Amino acid sequence: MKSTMVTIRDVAKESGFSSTTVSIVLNSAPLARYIPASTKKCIERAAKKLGYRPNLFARSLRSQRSHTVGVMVFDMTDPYCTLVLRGIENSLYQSSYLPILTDVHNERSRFERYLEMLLDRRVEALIVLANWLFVDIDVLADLEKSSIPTVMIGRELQTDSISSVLVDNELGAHAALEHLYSLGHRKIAIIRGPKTLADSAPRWKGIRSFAKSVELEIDPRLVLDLPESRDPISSFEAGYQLTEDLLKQRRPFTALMAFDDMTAFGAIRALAKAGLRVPEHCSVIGFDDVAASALYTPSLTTIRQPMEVMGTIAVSIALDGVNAVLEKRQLSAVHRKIAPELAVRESTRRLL
Amino acid sequence: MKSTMVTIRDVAKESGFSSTTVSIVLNSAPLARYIPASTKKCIERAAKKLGYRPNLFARSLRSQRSHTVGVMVFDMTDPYCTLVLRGIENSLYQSSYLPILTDVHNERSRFERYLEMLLDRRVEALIVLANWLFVDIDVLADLEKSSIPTVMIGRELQTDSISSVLVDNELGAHAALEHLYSLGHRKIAIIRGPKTLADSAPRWKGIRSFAKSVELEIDPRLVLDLPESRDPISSFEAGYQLTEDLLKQRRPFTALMAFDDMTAFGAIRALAKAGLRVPEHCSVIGFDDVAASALYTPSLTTIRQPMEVMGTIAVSIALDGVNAVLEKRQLSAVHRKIAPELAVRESTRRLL
DNA sequence: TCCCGAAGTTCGATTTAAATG
DNA sequence: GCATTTAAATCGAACTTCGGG
Repeated sequence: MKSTMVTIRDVAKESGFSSTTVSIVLNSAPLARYIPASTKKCIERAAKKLGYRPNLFARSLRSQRSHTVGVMVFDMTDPYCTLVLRGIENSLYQSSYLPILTDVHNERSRFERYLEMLLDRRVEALIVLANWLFVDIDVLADLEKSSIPTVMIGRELQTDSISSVLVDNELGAHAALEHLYSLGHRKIAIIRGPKTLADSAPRWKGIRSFAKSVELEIDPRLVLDLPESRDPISSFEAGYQLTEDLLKQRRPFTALMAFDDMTAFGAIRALAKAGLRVPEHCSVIGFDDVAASALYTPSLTTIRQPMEVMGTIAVSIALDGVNAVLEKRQLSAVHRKIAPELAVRESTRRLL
Repeated sequence: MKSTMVTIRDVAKESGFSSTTVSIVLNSAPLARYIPASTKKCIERAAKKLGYRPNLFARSLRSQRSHTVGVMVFDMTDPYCTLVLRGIENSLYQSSYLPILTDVHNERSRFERYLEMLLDRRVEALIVLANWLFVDIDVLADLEKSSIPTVMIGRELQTDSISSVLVDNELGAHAALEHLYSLGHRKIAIIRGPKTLADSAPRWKGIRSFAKSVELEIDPRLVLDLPESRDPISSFEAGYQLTEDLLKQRRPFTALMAFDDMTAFGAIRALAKAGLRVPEHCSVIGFDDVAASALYTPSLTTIRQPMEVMGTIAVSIALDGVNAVLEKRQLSAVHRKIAPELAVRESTRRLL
């Protein structure tokens, strides 16, 4: 039945050497340089013949290493996650680490339980994708006491024990408004993010900073805020609703800047329902560049977050942290802010 | 430094009992019923005081259990994955299992390497999401020799050692065509799936079966095939391209049935470019109901795969398999075919 | 005999210390 | 001292066995 249970002792018996020697050879440990090539070859042949695979539980028990990284996502259904996860997965693969994926569903209890489970499994690092985050900050403080290298994507903590990878929201929003402005738009409606979402404030700052630089007046009656909601898809519905409200006001606008792509999709839907075509009657710009944006009709002009790259960077910071711990080096948190880029597509056009 | 290394012996010392007793009490093993409540309380208090957490490596080494399930996805960026993964994650969470997520990128070498890594970690079951699968079947035969409970989602193997969860493609395609027909459409263009994709044939069968039942004639010149491609997003571009070709033919059609939602998005784009509005000038129906379908303008009428449910079912089959192994019961593979449902939205309308 | 708890073994690999020639 | 090999201890929990009351 369990013919697949070849231990190091079996290899030892087969090769005629002790398990110590086998271990040294197969791991090419430092001592292996004293061992003659003939012995090595013999042991390797025996191992291959028996199909020996080391038991990782035993190895981990000794070494206290799991070669595993915990990945926590706050809401898996957020399309923002997909590419970030791809980036994480790919980088971990290069380093022979495996990810344990957990989805917090934006629930405090789940966060706590999962954190415990991951720590119990001795994950060597933790990557937290705080994409659509509506839990109290103090929950995140739990992360600090975890004492393993931790990287947050999409959110920065005050503490200097947790690294972060962020998109430069201010820069992105600045570029988005600049794009609309350069196309001749002056009456621009803006749908801002929920106040409690960390991204909202810097994006608004970027908007005001650009507006100021060209003395563009932002009509406060054309500025609306998304409500809070735990569901990332909800910004679609809210975008739809707010745009309808906007249209009811009958204050003219020729372009709309949405908080994110979901919101933009909602806005386009509302405009279409009112008989307004995008971009002919109104230009619309989003933020994020989720996969659907390129597939939309019209395809969505947006600010692209380099999500896959962000995942890659997070892994690299995390594994640096792991190495630092192994070498007992002190390593302080790293904070990277990544520049987004404007992706011009069909949903925006020059004002005629 | 490593104050977080409380062993069962520490608890034994603190409580004044032996590690045996501590183990029995904390695991409420059968023998625990002989142990007086006072002893239990004392031990539990000591454990809590020291913040004892059992070392899972040691436990796994003894029990040969990992409480881990391997999840292999063939292409993570396929929007089809998201909800299935959510379903898997959620069910595993209920059972205190943790998923290790691997993304094969449709590459044979990755598949093999990941399979090895997962088996090395003694995952107790394997769930394979064969969503957009273009590797040789014989690669999948590797799964059989793995000898752990395995469930495939989206593809059925001839073997009876691997369970499967499938959507009823034939039923779905049947319902899709029926929907268009009932709206009065008779000239219906059809974009079929790539020939090597397992879903393609049954969907086509469902189409013909409905057509036959109402004596609807399918014009072969309005039937096109998606090309093969490893990239799931490519069906968007192919859908676009094929629809353009279709329009160039100048053979009239009033409705289009796409292989999947991505293809439908591509088709809508092509129609829009030709000045044809959906659904006013042409109805379009997709298949899958990926998240973006509800957000599209117009929202897409499609055949909904109950993806989250499919993930849940896969987990339940997998864990049944795990229990069977534990109890040394023999358990043969389970094959579930799930009925999809028609989701009527804005992209189809009655022919006037 | 029944209840309770301790001592010792096991899981499989790594590592230290030590033994050969 | 050097090259080569190995016995024995270790990691932490769980289970088997056994002895005392």
